[in-house]
Amino acid sequence: MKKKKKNENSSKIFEYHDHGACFGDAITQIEDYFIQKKLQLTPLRRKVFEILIEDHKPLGAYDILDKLGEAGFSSSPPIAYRVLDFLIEHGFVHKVQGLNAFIACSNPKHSHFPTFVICRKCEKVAEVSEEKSGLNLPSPRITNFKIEKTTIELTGICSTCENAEIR
Amino acid sequence: MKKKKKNENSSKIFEYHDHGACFGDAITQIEDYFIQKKLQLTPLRRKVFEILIEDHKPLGAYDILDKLGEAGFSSSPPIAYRVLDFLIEHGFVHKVQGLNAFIACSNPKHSHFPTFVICRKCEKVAEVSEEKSGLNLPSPRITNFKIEKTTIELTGICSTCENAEIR
DNA sequence: GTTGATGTGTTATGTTATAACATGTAATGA
DNA sequence: TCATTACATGTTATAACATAACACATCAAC
Ligand SMILES: [Zn+2]
Ligand SMILES: [Zn+2]
Ligand SMILES: [Zn+2]
Ligand SMILES: [Zn+2]
Repeated sequence: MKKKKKNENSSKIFEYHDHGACFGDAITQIEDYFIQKKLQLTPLRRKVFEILIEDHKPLGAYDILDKLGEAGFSSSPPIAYRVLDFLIEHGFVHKVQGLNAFIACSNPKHSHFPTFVICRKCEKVAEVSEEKSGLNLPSPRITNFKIEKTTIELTGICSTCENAEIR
Repeated sequence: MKKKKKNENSSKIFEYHDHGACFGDAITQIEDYFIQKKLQLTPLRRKVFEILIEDHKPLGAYDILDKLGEAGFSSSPPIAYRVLDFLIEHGFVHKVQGLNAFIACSNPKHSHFPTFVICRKCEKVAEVSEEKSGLNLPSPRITNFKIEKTTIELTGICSTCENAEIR
């Protein structure tokens, strides 16, 4: 986190971020969390998380399985699904329903109801936190219902792709 | 539905509605729309919509296929998926991503970004319109992105089920 | 009467996810 | 010490969801 400019507040949710730092932070965070919660960050679990944080984009379960195979782990479906469920449960991974894919959380520290913004053209996906999305959740008018989990996905086209679109 | 007590005024999004009327209205609406748009409301399309509006709950594509089969239509997968895509495109059906299921729209007149409220216990699903959900969408802070489609699903437990839950 | 658009049918296959059961390992604690 | 338990991983098989590709019929337009 170095450069802070004026247009920071604007909506460049797909813009460059320092993924080197992001990657390192993410690994540190998951390690700390697992220690603190007395959970086992096994080689398999670590590998799955690394695969997801590596490019930091959504991957299908079978893509992950392939990479697990390459890395010498078993690559039968339950392996991936179980670990993914576990990582989701602990907030380090989210499922992007619209893509049947899994993505490393961009900010596990937040206890969040994340919003995913998905460009249908370049297929970039951004996770936007509750506050930033301006999407004020648990509606006062749905009080008779206890929200446990949300799926909020906004699909469309990012400005870059829109500008590039043929007319 | 007999007992009406105090807690009436709260958000009874799962409450009884006059589905006889709902059903009739829905059929009329789709007929009108198809005429107006010069689309063909073929027997197959009508049947699929009727199946969905009948119980007005989410059905998987293969459930629909079974019912189509019973009604004398072909029941091979593409039949259902094609018609569902068509009905979705025209706003009469939505897909509930969290359930891999399809549900008749509760108010096709609204040009909407609907919210689905899903009880994980009784599996009831309510479609809440943009305004009612209190969920004010297209955030000013995501302006650099043109939203074309939204998936908003709130999963949790309804008050009825919560009260019935073992502790 | 050929062409193109549309709607349905069929076969086969692809993709995503889970059930059920087996094995290994480590901590617990009679 | 040796059951008991919890947990993590592995394996096989199958379930559930979805699409590709091609065939055929109808109908309106040219
Ligand atoms: Zn997140
Ligand atoms: Zn884009
Ligand atoms: Zn609707
Ligand atoms: Zn309920």
